[in-house]
Amino acid sequence: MFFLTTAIDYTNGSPHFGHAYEKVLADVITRYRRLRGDEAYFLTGVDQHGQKVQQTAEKEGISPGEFVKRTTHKFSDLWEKLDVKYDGWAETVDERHKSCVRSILSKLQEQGQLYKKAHAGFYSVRQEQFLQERDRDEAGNFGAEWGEVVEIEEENWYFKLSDHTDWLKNFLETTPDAIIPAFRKSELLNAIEKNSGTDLCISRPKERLQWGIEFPFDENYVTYVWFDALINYISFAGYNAAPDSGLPDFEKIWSGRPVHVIGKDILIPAHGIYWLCMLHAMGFSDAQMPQLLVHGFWNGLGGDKMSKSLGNIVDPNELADKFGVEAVRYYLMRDIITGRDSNFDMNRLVMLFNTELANEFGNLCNRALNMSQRFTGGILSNSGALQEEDTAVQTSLAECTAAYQTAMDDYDISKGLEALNRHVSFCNGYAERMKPWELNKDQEKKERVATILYHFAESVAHIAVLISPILPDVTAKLAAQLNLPSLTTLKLGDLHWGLLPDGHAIDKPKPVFPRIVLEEPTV
RNA sequence: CGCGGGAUGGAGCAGCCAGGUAGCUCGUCAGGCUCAUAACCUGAAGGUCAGAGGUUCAAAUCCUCUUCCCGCAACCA
Repeated sequence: MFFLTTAIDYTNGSPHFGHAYEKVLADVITRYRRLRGDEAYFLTGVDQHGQKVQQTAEKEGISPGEFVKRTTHKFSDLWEKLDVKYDGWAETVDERHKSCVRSILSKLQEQGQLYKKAHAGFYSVRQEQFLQERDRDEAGNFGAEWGEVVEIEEENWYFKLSDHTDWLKNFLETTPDAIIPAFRKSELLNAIEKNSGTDLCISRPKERLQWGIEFPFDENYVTYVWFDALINYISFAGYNAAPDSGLPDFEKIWSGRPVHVIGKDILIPAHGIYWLCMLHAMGFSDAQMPQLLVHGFWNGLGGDKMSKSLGNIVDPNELADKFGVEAVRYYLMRDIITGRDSNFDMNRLVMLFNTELANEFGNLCNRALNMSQRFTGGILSNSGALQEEDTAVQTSLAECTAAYQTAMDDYDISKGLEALNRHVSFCNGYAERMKPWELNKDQEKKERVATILYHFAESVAHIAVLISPILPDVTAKLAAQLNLPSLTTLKLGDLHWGLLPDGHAIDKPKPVFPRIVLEEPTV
């Protein structure tokens, strides 16, 4: 079973462009694995506890539970709009999750992995957090932004992280694909070096934070983010779950190495150090350790970080309304290399949709189906003799399909799409060379025309299937136009030359990708 | 010496790990075509691959040094 999760989003605000990217990426990968014929389970969700939620709810004069319910909807609504189809939905307020967290805490406590310790330091009352040395200004003081700063001593629960860092180092060094892309690993190993010897504070006293999961063996504390949010990856996979919980069978879901799709900001230390060590402490073997697929960020036009203060935030909701889900999904997958950063550019979104989808692929579909309608009455025939040019089309398709698979297996969606585009271009060139519209004027050459048209239709059918992880709706539309509904359920292994039977009747074409026309500014 | 990423024709990028005539998309220019969503096809111009040194028969690619840009505090993937 292929098990994929994403980071769960913090329900303090609205989803932004980066949230959308991560979920669409995860959705595309899952759909691709299913296309490959693998059984797959896709888990995503929201992180609902914590101080910020508690504060914002207070400010709005409602209970945290109420507040979280409202913001959670903003996320789930967006996923529905963007056609992100998940199998499991994680909400950290879920009782099943809480009891899983408590069972893990109890077990680790019994094993001596947790201990209570007092920590003395400078505490900002306004920000409700302990301050670090780096928070001091040049003069060595804590600035006015922290408000009243007091030196206090506080007891908290700690996890013996330091017991596991040697194992972690060794695990990372000996497991080549533990972190994707590879360059992130050296960064992580450096961080481990720096962090070694320190343990992890995992609690907050209730006087400061109520909105969390209470410790099973100490009612004065709730868990802090690590032993809450991170646990979702296993709690909603059915770890330690009651038989009637409605959660999946953990043994089945976590049978191999799951993939966690996360952003580069939460690799260090949360996932790369804390989470892997937590799993190790719980007794997970090296072979069960998740693979971390670390994606980059979308920056603004000039490469500046997207931020509220710069005002270059992009709302995925508005974008989908304006350009359509297809254009947004395509852009998100096409204009970034998985693992790297990219700059969001609305003109490129429009350009990529218009050129690659509308002009090249969409137009190929249209001209191909239209010629079939006009020249052969919509009836396909693949019984004619093949010429060198025809077999070249089949070879191109085979090569592009193979390249697509390799790229998609490596999570390189952009490269996979490029491979599909290559075949589309080849077909458009084939059309110019063969000129079926010329041949059709000659009654003697009817069979030749039919053979050429078959190569178009068959190519369209294959690409319709291959593009389904990225644009599932397009596959359905093209399957309908090709009058072959079974296309939507084909697996990669089912693909062979001859999906469309001899004598098959196809439907009339209808543009699948209407060009996006931006209103020109009047000069 | 804090850590990491990046610098490739006008723009955005690939190629670098496993050295061997510099590639893609957009844009520009010139042709062609009319089946098609004014879409498609062909050709051309444009880069001494940030700089310097080294290894090699051969370096965008490996090694060393230098310069510049971006992250590593907050909203936040």
